[in-house]
Amino acid sequence: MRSVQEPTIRDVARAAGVSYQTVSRVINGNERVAEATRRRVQTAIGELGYRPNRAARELAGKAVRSLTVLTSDTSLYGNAAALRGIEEAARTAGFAVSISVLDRHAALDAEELRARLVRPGEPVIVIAFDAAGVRALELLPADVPVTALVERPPGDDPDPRHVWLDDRLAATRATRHLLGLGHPTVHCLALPSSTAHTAQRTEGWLDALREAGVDAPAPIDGGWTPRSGYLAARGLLERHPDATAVLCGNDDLALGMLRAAREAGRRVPDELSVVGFDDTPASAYLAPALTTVRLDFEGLGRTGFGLLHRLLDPSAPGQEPCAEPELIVRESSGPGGRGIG
Amino acid sequence: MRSVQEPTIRDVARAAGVSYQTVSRVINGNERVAEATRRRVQTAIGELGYRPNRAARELAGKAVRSLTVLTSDTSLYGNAAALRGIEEAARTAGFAVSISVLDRHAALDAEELRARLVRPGEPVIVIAFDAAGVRALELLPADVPVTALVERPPGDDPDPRHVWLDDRLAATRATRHLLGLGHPTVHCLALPSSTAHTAQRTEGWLDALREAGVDAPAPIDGGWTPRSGYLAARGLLERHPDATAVLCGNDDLALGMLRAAREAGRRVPDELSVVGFDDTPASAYLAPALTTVRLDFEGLGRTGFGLLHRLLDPSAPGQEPCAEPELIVRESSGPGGRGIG
DNA sequence: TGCGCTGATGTGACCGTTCACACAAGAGTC
DNA sequence: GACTCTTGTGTGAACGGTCACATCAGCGCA
Repeated sequence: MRSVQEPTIRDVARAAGVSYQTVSRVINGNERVAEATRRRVQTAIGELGYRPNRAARELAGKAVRSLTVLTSDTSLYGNAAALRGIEEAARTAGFAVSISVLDRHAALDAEELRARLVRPGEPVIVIAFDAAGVRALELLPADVPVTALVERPPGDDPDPRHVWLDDRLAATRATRHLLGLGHPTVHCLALPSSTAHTAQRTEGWLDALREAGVDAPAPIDGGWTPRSGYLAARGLLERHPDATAVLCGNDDLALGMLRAAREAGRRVPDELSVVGFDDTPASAYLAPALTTVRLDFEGLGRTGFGLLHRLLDPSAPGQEPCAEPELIVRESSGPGGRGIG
Repeated sequence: MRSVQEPTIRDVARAAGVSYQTVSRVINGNERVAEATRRRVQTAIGELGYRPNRAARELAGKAVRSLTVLTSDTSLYGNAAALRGIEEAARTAGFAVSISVLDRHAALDAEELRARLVRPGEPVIVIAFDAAGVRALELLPADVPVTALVERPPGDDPDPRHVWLDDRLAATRATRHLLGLGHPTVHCLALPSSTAHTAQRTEGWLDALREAGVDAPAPIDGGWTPRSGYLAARGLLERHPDATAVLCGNDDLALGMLRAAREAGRRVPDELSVVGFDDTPASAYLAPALTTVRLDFEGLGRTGFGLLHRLLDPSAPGQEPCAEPELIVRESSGPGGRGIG
């Protein structure tokens, strides 16, 4: 089919005057090859431009270095950044990365997953920040090597194949920041939870309110996009005209919140403080620039890959840990309520 | 290696009481199989949960349905949307999608590309909106089946393996819109060009100015991000304090422009009109909401895949065409100069 | 009745690699 | 000098499919 035939291990062997098995040994870094022979083979490889055939290698039972990422939407900032981290770490380790996108709306079933989304024997990393990812994770057969990027799992004995950022702590810090500015309470515009439990960011918000002995208003359900944030924010402002501070599930929701506030004539941060999550590249340039919590999604992606790598090969090197959540105070949060005002 | 052995074609054959070749025929939809036999085989396949082994299939010379997407940064809106379009179309057609990310800063060489980024025989789609993508496209060996998502190529005889959106026309329309509002001229905050030529969006802007008989100010070079847009915009406003309208290479640059304008005390749109490109999900919620040109990146991705598919298999179905660029007028553009003011 | 034709099915070789094993040559030991 | 032991290298058989070809039954037709 290809006009120029790729050279095979036997072509190399012939060129180097050795057997094909010796070439295989050189390729795989086997010790038991004389230095002179090894050099001869490597020269032949270089001259012929030989590349090992993945399919043949895989068929012959060699663990093949590839993985599939399962994710719902590559254009969300967190997902895209995590994907970048995975891809980078994987490529460094010589893994090829495939990607399968989960439809957030269609109900996924195990058959579909097995038949079309993951290949037999292929290891998988699931970006499971949302319900679609979590569902895929549940449906994955037990014998598939898998790690997952998740919200912090509830319970004391979390799955060792999961990695997460400390969203709960991040939310607590952001909420403390707002309470510290003098706001009597903080409202919450929440992301959809990925599980049946309350989302971690919402839990962290509750933690801080409880800690301060403040009654928690009911959190408002948002989606993932600026549009859904905007719609939810309008509802929030209508029901709580007295709100002075809102913690939003991500920067996109916060953007929608900012707009809704503007339309309602609520000046940010003078009358209303808004805080987001993720520190997207846009957030520093919004009007007003968004106070947010920077989360190391790229690092999380690298960590997720590292965990999978060690699952497949226990001698694989460890990964640097992710950065801690970091509150970035900008213009959208300011003194409120019983504060300096 | 896997704890549970996957069933093979021979297991299915045994279960159905036929030869392995008959099973192969059923899998590949060969006509010459008796209806009763076919059904028996399909039942066996279902019961055993048989899936064809990709590696074996590929090794035996069957064209294997997979492709690699080469792109520089999955978190840019255009790239992410195009990737989504490719993935969707590819999955519908039964193709697996791999992804290799090009480092925008490191100089790519042909060896690296061949050795690590694309697999032997694997077809490729390059998202070549930027220089890194275009360079990868140039370095790709001639025998690799490839299509590319590019800026409109200059010249009368464009490469038939390329697809593009009409960025030039889009820019012309956006510029006409601004001129029509009465602005004496329109400045341009340009994306980095992907080639040695002037970027298509810049050309389209020049077209409209020429058409209106207006002198074109020198375009200002921006990058791809809000930050780079902000920095370039500060320079622009300093050098041209009289500017009343700016066309920005994408919505992210426009966001940076909006911020720079605010800091310089230039009210948008009263004193300065700003127009972007792409219609990102955020653009409708910015302050002010951004006038922009909606571009069908997802459709372009689908088209790029369709072209590749037909390259591999001329009988593959055609694709629906992409949507035309559409100007979305929002709040950031308004009357200027000799207009109603 | 014997012929060729056609549709349905089976057999053998091969794709490019790895693995398990066999084997040859030289070094060290007694 | 016969013995193990080590080191380097070669041979045969998988791996799970596809392809080309062989076979075989049933049919129409002269």
